[in-house]
Amino acid sequence: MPSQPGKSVTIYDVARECGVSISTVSRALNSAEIVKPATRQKVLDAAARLGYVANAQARSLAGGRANVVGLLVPGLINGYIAEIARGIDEELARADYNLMVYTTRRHRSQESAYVDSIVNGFSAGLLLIVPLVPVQYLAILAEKNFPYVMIDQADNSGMSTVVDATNWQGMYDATSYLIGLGHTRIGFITGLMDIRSAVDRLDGYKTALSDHQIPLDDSLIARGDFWPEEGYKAANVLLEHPDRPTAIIASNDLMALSAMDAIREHNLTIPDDISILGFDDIPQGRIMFPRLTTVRQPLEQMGRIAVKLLLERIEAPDLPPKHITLATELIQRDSCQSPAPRR
Amino acid sequence: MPSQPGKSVTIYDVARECGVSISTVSRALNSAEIVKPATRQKVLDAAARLGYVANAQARSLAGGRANVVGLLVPGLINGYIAEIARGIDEELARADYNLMVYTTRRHRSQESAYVDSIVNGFSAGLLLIVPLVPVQYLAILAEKNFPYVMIDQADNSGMSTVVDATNWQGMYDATSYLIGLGHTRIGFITGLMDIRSAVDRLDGYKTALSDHQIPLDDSLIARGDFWPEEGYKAANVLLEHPDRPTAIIASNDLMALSAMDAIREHNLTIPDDISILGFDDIPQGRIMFPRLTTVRQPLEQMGRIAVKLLLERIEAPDLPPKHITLATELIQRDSCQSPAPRR
DNA sequence: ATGAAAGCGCTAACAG
DNA sequence: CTGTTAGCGCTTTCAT
Repeated sequence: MPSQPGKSVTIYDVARECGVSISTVSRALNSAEIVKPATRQKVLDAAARLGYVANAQARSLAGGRANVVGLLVPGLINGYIAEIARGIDEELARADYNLMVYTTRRHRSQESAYVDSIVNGFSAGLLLIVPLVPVQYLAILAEKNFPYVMIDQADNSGMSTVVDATNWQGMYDATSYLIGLGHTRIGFITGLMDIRSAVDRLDGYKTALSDHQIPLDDSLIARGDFWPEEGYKAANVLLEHPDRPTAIIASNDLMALSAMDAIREHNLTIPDDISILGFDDIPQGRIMFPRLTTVRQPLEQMGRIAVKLLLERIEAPDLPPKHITLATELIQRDSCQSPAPRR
Repeated sequence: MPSQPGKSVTIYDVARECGVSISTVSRALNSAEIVKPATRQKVLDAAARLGYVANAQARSLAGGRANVVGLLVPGLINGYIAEIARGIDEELARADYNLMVYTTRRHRSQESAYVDSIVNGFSAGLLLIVPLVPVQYLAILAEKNFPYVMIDQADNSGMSTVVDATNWQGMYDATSYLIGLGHTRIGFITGLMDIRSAVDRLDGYKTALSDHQIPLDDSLIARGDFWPEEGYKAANVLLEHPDRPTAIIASNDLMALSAMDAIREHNLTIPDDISILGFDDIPQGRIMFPRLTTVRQPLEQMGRIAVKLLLERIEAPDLPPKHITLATELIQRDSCQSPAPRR
């Protein structure tokens, strides 16, 4: 039996087992090179024999690597975040880090205390996929010079390291594609307009329209907030428009999916009666019927890169902020086609 | 400014600020009652003023509450787990615990070392939603008398605390429902048969058939493993059966969803040509078209209860194992109807 | 009711 | 290269 119930094996046990001091054990385990190969091997063997596993708390208390990064998200609920999280998890595994998940729904009242406790807690760094990052969050992070990376959201201050995608270009391409298909009345469901990416996407849409000499019709723009409920409502507004659009673009897949519901409830067929196009490329979009045409954000890769950047910053907290933007890609599936000839 | 960059406020600072010893601060913060109300208030005020937030590592190193529980999952990918995780998160927030997520895809080779490190790490307890829990996992957990709760999976040893749902009954009800609709040739896609719930569900199906005097046709039972790919393949086998079933039950929603794909690719319409029924009630099922009829497991509630049980066990590790089973419920939506009269 | 002091398990100077 | 000695920030006896 490697260990007794309760008590666990410490470096003291290992040290005793192979007749060296605890510092040698520590060194053999961490700063591999500084120790004589033979000694090192002896230690490693003893550790294995005893079933030693380092106590992460003690290690990080004593100033060593913390080996944990935090992930702050609004919730575990949606495919979009899960996709990013997958990339994060994989990259973290590679570096042998663990993941602490923090959700923003908690501690509504005292959010800054929450961030404070994150910073003071286990994590060596923080990844944020929070649509709306309260300024105070960033203030605390900055004040403590705590390493963090924001995913899929720009911070206007320019003080943050962020990983995002070409929101403007993606929506420009999507809109152009629909126009190429022959659509001229294209409805648009916005994201939460306090968020940079939502603004950029709307902008891409508008520019594509104007580049193709299609006059902008404000009544074709319905406000959403990236969540299904609002997407559904916005779709209804568009569908009940006296001069209904022949295509609808949603600012993300989640809203596109619920818009599809609304469309069906209006007894319209996709894509025969109306085309629908999303943004993100979450897995659900692939299993819908018809399969959703969308603008792919390389979510998993974004997660990966965010981790790399964060790890980098954990090593060197004073690195200047970086901003990495990945390319989006239009994924043509089955939810868009040329509009039916007008009656 | 509550704190300088880097350095953070400790109990020493608080102690100095209000002229008491660190032990008093510690007591005021934790074992509230043992300290004079006036002193306590003084400490609390000073702490607030300084922006003190406890260092979780130090606290748990020194023997205090760890305030973190681990969640071991195969991945963050699917709606089923996300749903459970939501309940977990909410309940954890209530108790002011944090969540460390561990994925089993990591450390394939040395899994038991992985569990070892979990046990030795930050977590005070562990929640497992792992379809297949290697025996060694449980051995390690048991050996260290480490508190854990398994969700939606029975452990045959009877030594584990588990939260699950009425798998047998749920599938019995579902099958009976389909039979009531007039189906007699009902295909069944199994889960991974090493897993107890998969066996129970198949059993429920078989019993319902026999209770209704429908002879069991083994060729109508296709093996799946709870994952979309296998579900898809299994559905294809069923669909190419010389005497095709008029309804298909999948052992979970994920497979039901991919089976729907297969059905469409065979140019069959749901539910006119064939009915399809799932198990779990994940959110995707509600946004599919047609909406998936399924057996609802109260996933979120299962997560909630698991947390309660775990917290209970963290307080009292020697509590005898409990087994809580929640009721499933048939959710009738649009993917099932009476079979078309045979040609 | 409160203070002093001893660790929790580990890392990181500092000596040798 | 390796051992000795301080702590990291906190909880907890043990005194007072």
